[in-house]
Amino acid sequence: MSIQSAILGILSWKSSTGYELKKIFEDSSFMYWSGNNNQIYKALMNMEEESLVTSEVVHQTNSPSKKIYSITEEGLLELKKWLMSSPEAPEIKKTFLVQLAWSDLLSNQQLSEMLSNYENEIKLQLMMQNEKNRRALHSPNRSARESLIWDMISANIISTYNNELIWIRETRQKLLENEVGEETDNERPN
Amino acid sequence: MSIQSAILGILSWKSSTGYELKKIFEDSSFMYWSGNNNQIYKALMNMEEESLVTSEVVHQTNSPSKKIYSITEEGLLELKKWLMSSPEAPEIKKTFLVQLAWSDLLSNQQLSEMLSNYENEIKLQLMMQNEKNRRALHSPNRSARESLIWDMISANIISTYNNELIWIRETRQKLLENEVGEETDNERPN
DNA sequence: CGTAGCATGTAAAACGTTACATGATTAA
DNA sequence: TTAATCATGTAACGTTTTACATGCTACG
Repeated sequence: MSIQSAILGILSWKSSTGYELKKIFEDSSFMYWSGNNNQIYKALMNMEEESLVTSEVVHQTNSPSKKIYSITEEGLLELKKWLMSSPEAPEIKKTFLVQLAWSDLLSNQQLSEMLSNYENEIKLQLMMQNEKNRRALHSPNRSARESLIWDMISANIISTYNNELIWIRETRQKLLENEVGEETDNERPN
Repeated sequence: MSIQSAILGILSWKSSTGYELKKIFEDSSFMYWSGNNNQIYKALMNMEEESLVTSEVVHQTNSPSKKIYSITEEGLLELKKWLMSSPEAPEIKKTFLVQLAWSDLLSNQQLSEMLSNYENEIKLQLMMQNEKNRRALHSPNRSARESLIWDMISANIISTYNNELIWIRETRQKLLENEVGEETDNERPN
């Protein structure tokens, strides 16, 4: 899936400039593109050539001119087509699991530190997500169904981090129990 | 983080050829690189130049010659350094959430279909993960601690998909309740 | 007087995937 | 005889990130 579908989605909701789209991508937790100029401006140009969007230049006195992009009938059709295409499984990259895989090379203390660092990182992410949700943009003319949908998207992200937090706590607990077992072994005479 | 650290990790465990590494990446659920030739062979060559690994060519009669790579002292040091670097938050891309975001454009029936398709996809992923875990490679000379670590890595992946499954069921339920509410509204005289 | 915001775009580098190329052996 | 496994490598292409380039306004 490309950034084009996401842009069509945003434009279906509200006509925007490239600059505005960029900020939306930066602020969104689930529209995962970094929102760099290169991707957005190029995508908009391509989509204009394909007649999925149209643009209108607006001259301003106190700021540089801007190009407001709007979705076309054709673009809306393309968006709906994509919405009904078969959903993909999430793509998840947890670098921490790769680190953990070889962490038997570390001492108990180093491992313990590593785990608590990850727990703190996840806690931080959770807080940031909660903050983002509170200040999230609310779409105009929202139906009850659309509100529900957006609430469930937020709930998904929060529950993902919560699940990770539960897991890391469990992992720390189990590794601690294991350590205690080892000490007992050492104290026991052979 | 690059594929190099993951390769160092595998080599710390067991000397391998590029071909073997490729298969390990393909089979692993948490070492998320696709395991294509280009990445692996190039990384190995770079790492040999940096003296992180050494290679030994072994000629075989019934198969083509192979290059067995081993980790060096320097490589092991580099690996340990990486293990103790601060852990990153997971990188999660859920295309489905982007689709869901604009799905108010769909009819109740289409939306419902979309949700159940996603539920099936996640169920499939869960089954595949369980299958992978059953046939997973078990490392030689494993300490109790290392076994525990690997068990927790598997548990992480399973719980991630399970969490997604719980969420999609909840979401379907809530959207269904919402539909019922709407029908009642329609039946009610204005 | 420097920094941040508004606003659009391009260039270069890094990273990733797919496909190409070769060639022997083995199992269906 | 066709496909799969073993085994290493390169070329072409596609995507993503980072940096460059411009220039005005507003705020501290």
